[in-house]
Amino acid sequence: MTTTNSLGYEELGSAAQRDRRKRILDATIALASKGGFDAVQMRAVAERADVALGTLYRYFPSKIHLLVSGLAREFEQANSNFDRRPIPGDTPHERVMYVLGRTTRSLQRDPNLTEALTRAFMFADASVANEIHVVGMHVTKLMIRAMQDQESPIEDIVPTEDDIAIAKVIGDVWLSSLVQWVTGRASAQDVSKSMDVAVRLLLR
Amino acid sequence: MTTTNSLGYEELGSAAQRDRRKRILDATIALASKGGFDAVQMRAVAERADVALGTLYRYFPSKIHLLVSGLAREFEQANSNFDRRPIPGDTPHERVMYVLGRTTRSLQRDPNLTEALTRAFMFADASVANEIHVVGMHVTKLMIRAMQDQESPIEDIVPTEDDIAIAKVIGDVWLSSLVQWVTGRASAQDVSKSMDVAVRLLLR
DNA sequence: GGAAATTCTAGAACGTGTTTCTGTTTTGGG
DNA sequence: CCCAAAACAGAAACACGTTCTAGAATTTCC
Repeated sequence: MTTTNSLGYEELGSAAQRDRRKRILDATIALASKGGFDAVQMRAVAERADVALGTLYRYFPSKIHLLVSGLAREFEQANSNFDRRPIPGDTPHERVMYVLGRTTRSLQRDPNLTEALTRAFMFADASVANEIHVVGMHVTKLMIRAMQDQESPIEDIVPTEDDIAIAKVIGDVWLSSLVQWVTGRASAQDVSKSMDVAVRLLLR
Repeated sequence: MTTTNSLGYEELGSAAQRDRRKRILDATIALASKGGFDAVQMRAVAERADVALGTLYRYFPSKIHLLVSGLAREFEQANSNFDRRPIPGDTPHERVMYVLGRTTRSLQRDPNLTEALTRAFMFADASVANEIHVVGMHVTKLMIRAMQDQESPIEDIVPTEDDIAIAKVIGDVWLSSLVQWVTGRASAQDVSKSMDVAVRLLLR
């Protein structure tokens, strides 16, 4: 395995280390939210998190690892809501659009942060595979959950091959649209419309 | 308009300038093909193209502009074939898969080059809008062409709203898949499978 | 053909991601 | 408690994208 991992929350021994990790990610998110990808400068993150530059690199082997790890944490927090309540809507189409709409709006509320995280995600190479995989799983799971009947408990869900395939395609389109939005090549409306079209075509 | 354009082939006055531009793009493609995104270093491109660094930046205002312009040229060359012969296949599905299969295989034959061009494309921001648009048009047009009846001449084709939407969705999925492939997160087979699923779902 | 404007060259210089080095602090096992 | 190992701080140094400057070469225009 040639992947160079970020230090995960669980494999950090002491409380001081978990705290450092948290401070680093907090600083990352704060800087990203203020000025986007370019504002997340490693020296600035280190200073703000009150750690040395070398320490920052011990925890996250590159700026991309750092940002993608930040994305994973944000995504987890933001979507924990969907795990509790059933997703409103009578059809898979409606429910998927509901989830996409909510999440997209939430992302668009903090454009700088979204820009930073999305670009890091798209720029990540194989060495970031683990961190990327975490995020990808979140997305796919969320889509599949929205497609299922909301009455049955989560554990009982056995998605078909097609369900998974559809969920992945929707995820791909979503990501492409977001990239176009954060890079200023598409408007927020364009994103909604793209997603609507894709979901309409896929879930029928 | 805040976009900083690359100097296009047509708006270059003298033959010497067109030749410089060509040398620069040739050097870019050669370096990319040899070592991928990281190997396309501006100093190396300038040296290989036998121009000064400042001149390189006069022709292409950033590394991303340079690579996306290279992508546009490559795409144009590689796909001029499809404009001449009719695309084989009895159904839109078959024809689109034929085009995607051929193009994807051709990209996978030169992984370093594909990696360099794809990552540049994904990282491009609004200032590269013009160059990006050229590439996007190529893709969409190619998809639409594959979806149409191959008997009728190209000029007569009037794609429906839905055709365009579908073409764009396929383009998005294709791009996402390629990104996953160049970043080592998906195999060549995964790309084929993704595309097959997406096309099957969309063209039915 | 000559002057002015533009383009090009060569190279220094700057900013930020990344690496490396040295010395100090913290940690964990005996 | 002590010591070796690991982790950390602080700072210098390096790499590459990008910018800037001064002068040489080329083009444009009268």
